[in-house]
Amino acid sequence: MIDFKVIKQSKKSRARLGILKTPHGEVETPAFVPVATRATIKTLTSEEAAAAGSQMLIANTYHLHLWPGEKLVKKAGGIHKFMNWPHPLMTDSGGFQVFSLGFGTDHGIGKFAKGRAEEIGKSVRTGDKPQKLKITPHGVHFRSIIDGRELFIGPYESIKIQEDIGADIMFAFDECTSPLADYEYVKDSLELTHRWAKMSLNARRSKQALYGIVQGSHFKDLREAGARFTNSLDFDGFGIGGDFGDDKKNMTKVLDWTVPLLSPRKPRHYLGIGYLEDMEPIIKGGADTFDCIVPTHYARRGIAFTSSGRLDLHDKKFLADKKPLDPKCACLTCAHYRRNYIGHLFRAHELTAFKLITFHNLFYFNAYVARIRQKIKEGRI
RNA sequence: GUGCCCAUGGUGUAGUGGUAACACUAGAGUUUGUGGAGCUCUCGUCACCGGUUCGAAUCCGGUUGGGCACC
Repeated sequence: MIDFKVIKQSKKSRARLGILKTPHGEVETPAFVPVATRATIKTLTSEEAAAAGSQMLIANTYHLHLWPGEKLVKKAGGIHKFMNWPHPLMTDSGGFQVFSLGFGTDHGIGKFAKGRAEEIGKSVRTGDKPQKLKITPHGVHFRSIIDGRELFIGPYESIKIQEDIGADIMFAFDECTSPLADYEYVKDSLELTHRWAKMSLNARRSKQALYGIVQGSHFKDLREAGARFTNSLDFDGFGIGGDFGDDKKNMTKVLDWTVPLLSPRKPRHYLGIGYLEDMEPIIKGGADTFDCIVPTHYARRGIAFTSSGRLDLHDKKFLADKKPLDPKCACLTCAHYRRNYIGHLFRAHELTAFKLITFHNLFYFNAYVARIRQKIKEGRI
């Protein structure tokens, strides 16, 4: 189980400092949670992920179920031993894959739409079905992204898989909606997510913590209904998930609508959010932890985040640049390597480039949140 | 020297009379709980000169540059 203590509540916003105790150590919140989908921060060892300042990681139920399979992880002694990460861990439930492998793939879209459904000419309405998976009241029939075989994951299956994986914190199985979904679809989906929330709680047999997920897209009354319902159940914390329609402002609005309706004693995790510029707003909105693929994913695309903005290592100009990625950064990459070398490695598709940039980005993101914690401590936000 | 063959974007190829295609690379975007992926865009006076034709990368002649064979 987990224990969450708020050690300082800001008077200027909903930001707060906390300590999240888990069987594998404590997390100082607010905290960034790097994404370790298949039980690894891609390109880094677990020791390196920790050296980059990571306190807690999030792995993925759907992906570990496919490969290598939860039974293998269980036999290995659980995910902590399996990946040699003796620190706190979460597992996402697979609910996001209901969207990303469903309407997300069909429409080539993520959690943010670039326009209204009518403008884009694509929409998700009641009765619409995604092409590659089937959603039923009991769960979702997926296809494996590895070999195409069919598999079924519902709340019961998700919790059983997550129990075998053995992270400290699990998430309830939910449906993450599309930003192109209309009110009626989201309303129906919310009922499904709530049904699955209860089933997830009933399925749990272990002592692992379980977070319920608040959905409702960009519709205020549905978000409020989602928050009230999720808060009424015996979850150990909350995930706030879903899409934000076509307006990025909804990212903070969703927190404004939901956080006041959630128990202040329980931790709140904002799912899948975390550009640097998003961090302070969502922390002010009341997020205690949040995960995002950005620092690791972008590193593999050659993007380094620095105090002077994003660097694109594709750019030839860096081949003649002897500065570190960020002269103000205290990470090992910046202490020992320069842009010219990293640029060369990246352009030559050398694996070491991914590692150096990933380490830097992770360190930078973690340090960025640490500074926000300091601001809260000093009463500045 | 003679004969034959070849000459299309950065690279490799397609296209044998009717608005130059494909792959990779490169450059510009996009990327928020999967993806070293994907998607969008950009990069060619078809070696040069002339001719035939309503119209030529495509046919003809020449030039230049390659390759092969023979003396």
